[in-house]
Amino acid sequence: MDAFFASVELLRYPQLKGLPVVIGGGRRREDDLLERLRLAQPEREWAAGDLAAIPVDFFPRLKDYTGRGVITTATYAARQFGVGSAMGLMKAARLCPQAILLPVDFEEIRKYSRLFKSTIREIAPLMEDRGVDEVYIDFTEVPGGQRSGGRSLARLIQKAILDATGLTCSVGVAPNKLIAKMASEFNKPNGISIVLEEDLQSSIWPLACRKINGIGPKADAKLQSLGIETIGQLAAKELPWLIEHFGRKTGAWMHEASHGHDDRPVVLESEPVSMSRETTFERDLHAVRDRAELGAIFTRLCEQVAADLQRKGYVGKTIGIKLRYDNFKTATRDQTVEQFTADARTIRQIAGQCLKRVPLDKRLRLLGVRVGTLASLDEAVDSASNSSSGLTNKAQEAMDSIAKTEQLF
DNA sequence: TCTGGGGTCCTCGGGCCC
DNA sequence: TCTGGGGCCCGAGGACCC
Repeated sequence: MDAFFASVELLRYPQLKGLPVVIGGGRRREDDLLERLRLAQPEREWAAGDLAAIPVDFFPRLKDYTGRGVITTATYAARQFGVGSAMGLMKAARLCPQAILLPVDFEEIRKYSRLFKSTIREIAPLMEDRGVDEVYIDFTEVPGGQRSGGRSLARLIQKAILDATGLTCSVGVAPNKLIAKMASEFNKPNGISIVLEEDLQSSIWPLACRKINGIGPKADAKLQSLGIETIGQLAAKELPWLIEHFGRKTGAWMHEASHGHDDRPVVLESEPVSMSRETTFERDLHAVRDRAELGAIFTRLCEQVAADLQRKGYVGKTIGIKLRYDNFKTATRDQTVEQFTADARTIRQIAGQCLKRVPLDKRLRLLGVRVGTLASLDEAVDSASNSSSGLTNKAQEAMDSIAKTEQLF
């Protein structure tokens, strides 16, 4: 689903349809927009549901934005000016100063994302979640899934999503996930593309290598330096040559991918590996001069990760920090401890020790806290109640962690 | 000039053990 | 006893994705 964020915003602000709009950047919320509106036009009663009535002229413009941040997504009208995802806002402001800038409302996005996925699951239960606006679906066992090469089912799903959410989406139908992902890009927005195995040479080989999900800017630059621009050129290379230049694993994978081979199954459920919270500061901070401010942010990040773990029912035992200096270099440190935990104070204490192992002479722009090596609390407790020999280690650690949490709150 | 936040996975090097 | 190598784990960094 392309431009999911922009699409959700356009549902709430239909008056912005067709205009250049970028989403991202600031920390402002919708309430602030209404607050400004109440100040500017006190004669009218502005309520939370009045978003569609806000005059276009009132929306903040990119050129008036001061601060750091990147674009999460942009409407097609804005993309015509060359702005797009991951671009810095300052640069975007030069390309399209008149674009309207809206903040991201993650609550709203999550709401639509859940609706989008539950709608699909009702039709095709074998669905893999690939983030807020993307899924893989296994059509093979769905009744009617093979009719007209999958097009009927794709249409049905598109219509169900439109009815449930008001959003459009693009669908790619193909023999595997790799090709399906590429096919979904062929007809954006709101299209359906069907790519069969025999279409590989005509549809896939002319594309740039970068279109392969997994070949990013670095790998693409290296391929180009070796004279390889298209997937077809990549496919023409011998396996040993690819392994020589990209290593055993990546080389072999590139070889398979360029020939359209991909045997990854659709994965219905997966356990998280880590959870983290990070924040980029409004201005760069110094470890000594801004010690109090940094300390408060650090504590808050630890509390947020702990709350995330507890809410989702996980404990972890690898605690780490991440920081990014003003020169954009990143450093990480982590430490694995004996006991599983989801306790904010424990996380803060171990993360604090990690912080001591990293140079703090330069100014910082970002600080993050991560907890990895996760175990599900349910599992730990279940295995404890099923165990004849009393609590397992993992369960005992988890129970200790809960007890600590209860003391805290 | 500027570059978010939340993830996963891979690679590489070092330490340890056999 | 010395040396080499393989397997494994951990930590750090980086590529990539949405």
